[in-house]
Amino acid sequence: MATGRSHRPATRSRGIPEATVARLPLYLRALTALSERSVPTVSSEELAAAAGVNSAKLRKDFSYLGSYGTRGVGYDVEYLVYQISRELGLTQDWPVVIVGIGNLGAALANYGGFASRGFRVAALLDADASLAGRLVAGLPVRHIDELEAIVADNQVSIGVIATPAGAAQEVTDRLVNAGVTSILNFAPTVLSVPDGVDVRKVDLSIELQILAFHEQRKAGEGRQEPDGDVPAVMPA
Amino acid sequence: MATGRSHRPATRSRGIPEATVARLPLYLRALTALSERSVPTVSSEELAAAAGVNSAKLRKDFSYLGSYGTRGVGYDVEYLVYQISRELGLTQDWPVVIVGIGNLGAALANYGGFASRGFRVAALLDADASLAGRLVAGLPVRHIDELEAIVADNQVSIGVIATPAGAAQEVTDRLVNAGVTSILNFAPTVLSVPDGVDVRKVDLSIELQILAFHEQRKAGEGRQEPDGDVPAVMPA
DNA sequence: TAGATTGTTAATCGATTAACAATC
DNA sequence: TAGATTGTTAATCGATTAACAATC
Repeated sequence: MATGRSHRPATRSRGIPEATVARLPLYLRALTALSERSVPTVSSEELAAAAGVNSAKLRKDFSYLGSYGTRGVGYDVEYLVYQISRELGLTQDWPVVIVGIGNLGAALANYGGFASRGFRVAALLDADASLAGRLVAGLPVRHIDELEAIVADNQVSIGVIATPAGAAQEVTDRLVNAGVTSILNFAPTVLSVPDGVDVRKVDLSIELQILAFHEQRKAGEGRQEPDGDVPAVMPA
Repeated sequence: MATGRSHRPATRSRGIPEATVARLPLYLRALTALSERSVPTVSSEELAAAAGVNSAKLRKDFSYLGSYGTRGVGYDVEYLVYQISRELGLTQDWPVVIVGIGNLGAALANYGGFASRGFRVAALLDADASLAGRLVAGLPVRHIDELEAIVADNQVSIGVIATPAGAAQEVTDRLVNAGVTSILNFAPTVLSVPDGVDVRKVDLSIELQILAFHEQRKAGEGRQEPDGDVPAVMPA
């Protein structure tokens, strides 16, 4: 993962496991690449390799969506692209607002994966009034005071938070009050939201720390465990 | 989590589960905040609330590290900060290189969580020669041709890839050849790496797609399931 | 038909959680 | 001692995977 979430129960009504949902975008990306190369069909083995997963897992994942393959043949690429897109809700338009237009917000605004695949950046918002009007990724930055009106006018249900940590909770509260029910949080804070609001968190330093853990273990391979050490700080 | 990974077995030598490792940075962040407020001790209940997890899970997680709490009292904040930092390998210095200094690379370079917590940006690299020498976050951008020398001279073991998708695999190969054994990948591609190299992936559009899935389910709550529909595209 | 590949079963494994004995 | 809270057990739940019958 990337990392934190706060959801309803792990499986939903028709019962697609959360772990499967998280992999559907991977499959979709691999399928889109095949589609662009005009590959008509693909086997679970090939597609799994392209997506970087085990083929049994892929077939199990697809079995939650329905029986979209043909035994002895494989999967029709275009058909599967459509089915997965529909399952993920990407056949409809999702207006999003990005709050906090620093380097990260600008990177997100420019990110190609946003504009394609059903997501439309409805507005870029920042608390810095001197940024207002500046064009980022072809869109004018607007002042945070316009948040409520923009969310209402564009029926925005997804907000992306790229503000400093200190501003994230207040921005969240305003987004939620204005009607946003899904939040992608890049600020390094735990957000509190009411029931029914989904938060996903992307945390750069957490990913790095997880790598450091494994890196340390590699370096220590076969060496003496440094764990019996007298701690540098003792409990009170 | 963010999302993809490619690891050795889920638990390691002394057997800390991967899910626990992924939460240690969350605990560390909450503890650091308490430390800054000079809070001396904290109970599992309080700390769990601050980190956004279940307190039983937190106690179980800590039990893998050792018995660092005091029954009836709680955990000594400073002591626990030290133990978790040590477990994560943050008591040593980790030089990292960031490759691809667009908006995202610049955001990463400026990210406070990098500089603190044991990580040190050894260099910023970009393929665009016209960027060379420009200061980003106080560091000069250097040309990608210097990659091998920089990795060797600084004993860099962690690389961060913020290039376009098309460049990511080649950059990965060069990093790995130069000696890097952990990669944090922001490019939307599956990277192939030899055994012994860890890759973690952060994928903005995947996170958004997962949100869209849940958002769609919310919108459809109590409505007719649209699944029996005649598909718009039929299999070949 | 023979070969290929799906969809599903069942075993296994890892993660979560409530509950509570241990103990400060 | 009485109250509080940890550390651990055991039950449960969800995810992964190999294997193979079904079937194109």
